[in-house]
Amino acid sequence: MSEQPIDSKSVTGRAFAVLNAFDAGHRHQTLASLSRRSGLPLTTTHRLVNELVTQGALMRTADGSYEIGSKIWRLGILASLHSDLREIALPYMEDIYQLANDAVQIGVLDGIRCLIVERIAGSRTLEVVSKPGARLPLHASGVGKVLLANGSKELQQAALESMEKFTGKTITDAEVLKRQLSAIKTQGFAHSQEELAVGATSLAVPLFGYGNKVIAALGIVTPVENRDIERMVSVLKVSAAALSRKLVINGMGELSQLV
Amino acid sequence: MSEQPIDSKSVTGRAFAVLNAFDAGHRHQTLASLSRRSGLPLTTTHRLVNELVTQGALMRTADGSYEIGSKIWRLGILASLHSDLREIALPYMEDIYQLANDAVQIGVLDGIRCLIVERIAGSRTLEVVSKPGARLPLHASGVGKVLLANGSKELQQAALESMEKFTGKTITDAEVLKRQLSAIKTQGFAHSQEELAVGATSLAVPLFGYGNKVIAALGIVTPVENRDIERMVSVLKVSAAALSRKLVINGMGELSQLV
DNA sequence: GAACAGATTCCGCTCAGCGGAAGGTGCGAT
DNA sequence: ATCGCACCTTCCGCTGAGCGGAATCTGTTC
Repeated sequence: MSEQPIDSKSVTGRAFAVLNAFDAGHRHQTLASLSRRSGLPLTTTHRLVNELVTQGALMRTADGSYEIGSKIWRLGILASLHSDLREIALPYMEDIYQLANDAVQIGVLDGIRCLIVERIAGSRTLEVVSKPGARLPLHASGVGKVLLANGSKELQQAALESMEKFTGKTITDAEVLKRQLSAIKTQGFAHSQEELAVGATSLAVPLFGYGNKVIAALGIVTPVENRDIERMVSVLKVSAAALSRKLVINGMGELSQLV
Repeated sequence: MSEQPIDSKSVTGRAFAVLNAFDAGHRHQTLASLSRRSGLPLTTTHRLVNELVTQGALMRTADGSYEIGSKIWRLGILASLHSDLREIALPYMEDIYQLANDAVQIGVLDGIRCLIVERIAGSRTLEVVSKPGARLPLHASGVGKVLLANGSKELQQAALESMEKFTGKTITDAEVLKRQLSAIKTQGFAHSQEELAVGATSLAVPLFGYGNKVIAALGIVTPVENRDIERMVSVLKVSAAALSRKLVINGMGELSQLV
């Protein structure tokens, strides 16, 4: 509930304004709701929605509301984010999961958020947050901090200006975070303790592409009671090294610029 | 490589004509290639592609070519096809996988194809075909036959008219297939033996929604050397019954009409 | 350095898209 | 039944966004 580009100058812009009205909390919407959330006049929304339905981009459900259609889904899984990264990374993530039995996740930079690209979780691993597609704040998650620490000056600037508070432990002091970030960069891993959600702490390390550029972050999320952090960091680092090599070999050295 | 609606009358139609130029075999494309495959003039394609890039629907890679962007991916995973079905079905699929150690898949009807919605596969389970998003022919796959056998007269008509031959064992005689279909409907499971790919045989059973309407198919793909078919059919049927119940409870009784 | 294929910029014409107005539908309160 | 409200749908005349041919630029191949 924050960014709304309001680009709606071109038709495609408007069409995507409608599509953007969908998010994890609004997967089913009425025409009127789409109109409101996209900021477009009702009539315009109506026309666009109909067109999107005939394209298969949207689907009308039995109760008359709309949801994302299979066409979009099918196109989406063609994104290398999904098919390539998933294909390559899943085995490594499985290995970590076997050892840690905690949720394992991979995130990439997406604007000033960390986009969760893939996740493994057991039946027991709570976590409503951070499903694939979730966009975590950079300053309050393990994976986010890794990306932030290795990000550009501008990115850090932008991120430091908007540090939302999620729990009592969320860091909102820019100076404190800055110090953490440089530590993360030198030590090679990030640690977040109940900064995003109470009861969840996370560890994360960077994944490297061509020229040792950080292209993604690999992390685990565990219940607070943190066990052997040292050991898990080692496991993550070893996996990350192997995975990074594999990613470069498979020509995925460039994932970063999703801006 | 067959259907291309060629609707390009409206702007959205044209925009999707561009997007539709992407498929599993064409995940990276140049501007010219997109123009050719979409049937749109180069200049038009150029303008549309640029707009799609600013929307995040497409992404320009380092080498200048285009691929599906993260926006589309993020929207796609909001489709209930993915998030709901996956969430509910995966545990059941895992159970089957534990028992059979073969690839497990779920497919729904999509036009005259069977759209693979979710799949579990071990590291050893070959299978390049039938990743999520793949669209299998109805007459030559286990899941496809289940959907076809329980489909409408019109669907069967359409499917029987276009029976492509994939292997020496692919059924191309409409009468033979018709007889199989009625057997599948009464026995409650379908069997496909190397009809789509040599070395792969599959078993599949229907998943039921509201009013015992067939909304999807659950199946396994195993190496030819088929073991205890009877036993696996039982396992599939039991899982399918439990899963069907769960799907109805969670309000997913209506997945079918993707036309 | 000629020939080619792809990418990009320019620009005047025109029709697709726009959205206000009006009418239809279904529900809950009075 | 009657009203009010919120949602959905159809109609239609105005206009500027979209169109695409032509020209130009870039990089690669022979």
